[in-house]
Amino acid sequence: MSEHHSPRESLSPSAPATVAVFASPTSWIESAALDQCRRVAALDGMIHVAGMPDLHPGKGAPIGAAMASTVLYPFLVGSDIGCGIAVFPIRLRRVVPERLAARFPDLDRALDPERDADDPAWAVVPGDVPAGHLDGLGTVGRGNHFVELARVDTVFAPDHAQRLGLSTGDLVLVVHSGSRGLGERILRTHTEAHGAGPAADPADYLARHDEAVRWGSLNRRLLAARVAYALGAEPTEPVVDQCHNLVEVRDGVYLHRKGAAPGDGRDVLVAGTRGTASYLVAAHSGADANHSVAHGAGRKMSRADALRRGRAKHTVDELRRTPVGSLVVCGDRQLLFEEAPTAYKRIEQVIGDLVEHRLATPVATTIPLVTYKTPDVGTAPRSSERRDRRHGRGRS
DNA sequence: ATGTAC
Repeated sequence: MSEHHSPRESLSPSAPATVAVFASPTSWIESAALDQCRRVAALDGMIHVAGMPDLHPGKGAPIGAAMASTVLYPFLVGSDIGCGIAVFPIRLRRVVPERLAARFPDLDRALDPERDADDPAWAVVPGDVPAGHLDGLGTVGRGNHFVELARVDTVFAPDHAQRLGLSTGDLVLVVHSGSRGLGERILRTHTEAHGAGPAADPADYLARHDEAVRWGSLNRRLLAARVAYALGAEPTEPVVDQCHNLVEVRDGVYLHRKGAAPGDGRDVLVAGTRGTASYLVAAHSGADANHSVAHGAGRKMSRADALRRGRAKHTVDELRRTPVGSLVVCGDRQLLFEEAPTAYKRIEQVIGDLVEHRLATPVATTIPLVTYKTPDVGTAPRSSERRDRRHGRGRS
C-alpha cells in the first residue's frame, strides 16, 4: 500500500517511516512493543516497520518485526544472529516418548573436534566451520531454543506437504537454535564502539553476520544429526530451514528481521509452544509486511512474569508432561516456567492473523512428542547413551 | 539469548 521511494534516490532527509502491524484487533499486542516499533521508525534512514502477529517487546528492539532502512543497525538484529528453525524428517521404529526422551544426548555439551573426533554427526560439516568458531558447536542454547521430536498431524495442503515429503503421521525433528557465542561476540564488538548506532563499516559487519548465519544453519544440522543418531536414526537434510534474526539487502536497502521469518515464497515453520502444535506454512507476504511472517506464537508475558505467575499456576510435573501428551526435557526449573505454554499467545491466533492478512497459507501442523531444552537433573538419563557408545551403536 | 559478573 505505502509507496517506498528508493532511498538512494531520495533527496530529502529521511521522512518518518511507516509502521504496519499485521494483527487483528482481537490479537493483543503489548503497548511496549508498539512503542518500540515507533521508536525504530524514528531512526535515521528507516523506511518501513512491519510488526508480525507475534510482536512483543525485546531488549531495545521489538521481537516479531521486519524493519527496512537505508542504514544498517546491528542492534535491530540482536545478538543471536542467524537464529532460525529447521525441520528434519526422521524415521523411527518404535515411538515411546518416555524412552526417546531419555536417549537425547547432552546438548549443553559442545562437540569437541578432538575428544569427539569419531562422532558421526561431524559428517554434516562440509568443510571449515564458519569463522573457525568451534566453541559451542552442537549445543542448543537456552531461552526459547529447543530440539523437538514431533509428528505431522493435520495436513491442510496435501500436494504441498507431499512435495516436502511429508504426510500425516510422519516424524520430524524441529530445531530452533542460533549462532550461540559467535553472534553475541559480533554484536558486542559493534556495540562497544558504536552502541545502538549504525554499522560503521556495513560490508565488514555483513561479512561477519553472514558467517554467523551460516554457523547457525550448520549448527541446526549438527543438532539434528546428534539427536538422530542418539535416537537410532540416520541424519537427513532439512526440508525447511529459515532464519528469523538477520539482515538482508533487498531492493537496495537493509531489511532487518528480528523474530520474523522470510515471507518471500519459502516455507517456514512457525513454532507453537512446548505443549501446542506448530504450523508449517507457505509464506508469501508482500512489501507491506516487509516480505516477512511471524516466527512463533510470541510471548505474551515477560520471562519474569511467566516465572512469578507460573509458580502459582503450574506444577513442574504438568509442565514436563503437556496437554498434548508430549514430554519436556528441561532440568532447569526456572526455564520450564519461563517457557510455559501459557506464557505465549495462542498459535492459532497468530496463524489466523497471518492467513487473514494473506501473509501465509498453512501446509501442516506438527504435534510435539518430546521437546528437549536442557539436560534433566536428578536422574541418570545418560546411561542409555553410554551403553550405545560402548556397543558401537548409532555410528556409521 | 547470551557470556559474564555478581
